[in-house]
Amino acid sequence: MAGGAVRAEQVSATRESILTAAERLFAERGVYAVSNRQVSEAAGQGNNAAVGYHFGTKADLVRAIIRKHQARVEENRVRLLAGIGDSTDVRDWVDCLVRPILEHLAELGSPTWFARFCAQVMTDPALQQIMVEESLSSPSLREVIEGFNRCLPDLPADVRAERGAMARQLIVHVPAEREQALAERIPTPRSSWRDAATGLADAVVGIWLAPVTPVPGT
Amino acid sequence: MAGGAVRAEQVSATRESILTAAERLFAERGVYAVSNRQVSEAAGQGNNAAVGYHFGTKADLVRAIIRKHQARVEENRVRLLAGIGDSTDVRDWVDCLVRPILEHLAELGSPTWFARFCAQVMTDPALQQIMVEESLSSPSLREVIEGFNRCLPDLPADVRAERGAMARQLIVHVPAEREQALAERIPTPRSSWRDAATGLADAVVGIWLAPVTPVPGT
DNA sequence: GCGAATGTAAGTCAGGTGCTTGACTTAGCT
DNA sequence: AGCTAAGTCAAGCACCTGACTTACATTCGC
Repeated sequence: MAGGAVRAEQVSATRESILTAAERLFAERGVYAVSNRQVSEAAGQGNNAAVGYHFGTKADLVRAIIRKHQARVEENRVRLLAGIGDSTDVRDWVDCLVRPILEHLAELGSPTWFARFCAQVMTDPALQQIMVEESLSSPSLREVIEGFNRCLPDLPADVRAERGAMARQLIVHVPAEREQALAERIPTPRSSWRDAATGLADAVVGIWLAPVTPVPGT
Repeated sequence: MAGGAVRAEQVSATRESILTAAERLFAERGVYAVSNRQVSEAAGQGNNAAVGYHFGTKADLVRAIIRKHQARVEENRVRLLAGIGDSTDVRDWVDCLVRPILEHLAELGSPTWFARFCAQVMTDPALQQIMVEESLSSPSLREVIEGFNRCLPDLPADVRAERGAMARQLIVHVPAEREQALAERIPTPRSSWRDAATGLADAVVGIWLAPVTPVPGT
């Protein structure tokens, strides 16, 4: 089984260097403020068409970056999910939502760029769709969503959807803000990703359990 | 006092049409995905340099769009602020944070683009600073922040900062998501901006009042 | 009224973009 | 050993961008 090992190794390394460079540049300067050329150069590829060759369009590159991280996040989530069984404590399910991601950021070492990258992709009208597709492809994530539904049977479906969206917004943008603060050497409220996860989970639980103010006509 | 009235009128109309076109295009396609040329053309200005002539760089244009709306939001907030006096109910202060903005979106009629525009500006590493500057220039906003501090004296300063940031994220991105859903004719959890404000305020209050999980070493 | 001033229109320009093309290099097969 | 296939590289393409220049139309101070 020595078929093409060296070659495949090189290709893989080139792809990896492009992904890493792109993730960094996108996070720091904005996805659309960085050209494929700049990505290729930053990745040490003299070829200005390296991105196009290996990935295609910028959207495809973005998708590849997401997938690269998703596997690790998925692992973390599956592990956590196994530990809580069929708990009916909202906190357990929130942890399954929050911790896998922040754990992953912690594992990446320092500095990281993935959180800022995700925040931008989620906010861009053209790229958002990609992120949503890739996220919903995770079976464990669907499982967590069902867990919430079981935990909060009394919450009206509309409010459940509304608060789910809010939780998602926080989970995307709060880590991004912390990551940016770390990059700029600005003090952060929490000293580690682990503690930040605790603070974020506190807030998300607060959202889910907040009283629902009735509105006229419902 | 008829000095330059007609001329000034024209200039004002041109500026306004550029601002409106830019806000719309930026919201729909992304700030950096739209060139100044496209903005000029969409504004009905044959001159491809109209944006540069009237505003300067793209960052200056973004700032002008923000300022155009800020005055109305400020009015709403001042009015609301006058009604609550020195209340110690967190809900009152959250309303002062949330309602002025969503009221403004309601006043704009339908469709709107401002919420999506703001979400993008806040997420872009280069433009974020502009938004922060313009926002903090509002005296009433500072007043609201002080109100929170008075309401929640027992909350550790770190947690207060953390949750303030979270509230900000929600206030920016939740309206943007609703606006997008409206634009795409997707059903929304709430039938009006007013009700959406209630739902958002519920969640933000939930964040502020959530129990703080102690972490080791603090 | 009339010239100066000013906003608009239109065209030009250098630089940068994504994409394509073709030559070069190298691994792996026969 | 030589051939094939695939990754890399360099150059060129048409297009678009922001910035600049020039010509035109309208308004306002005199």
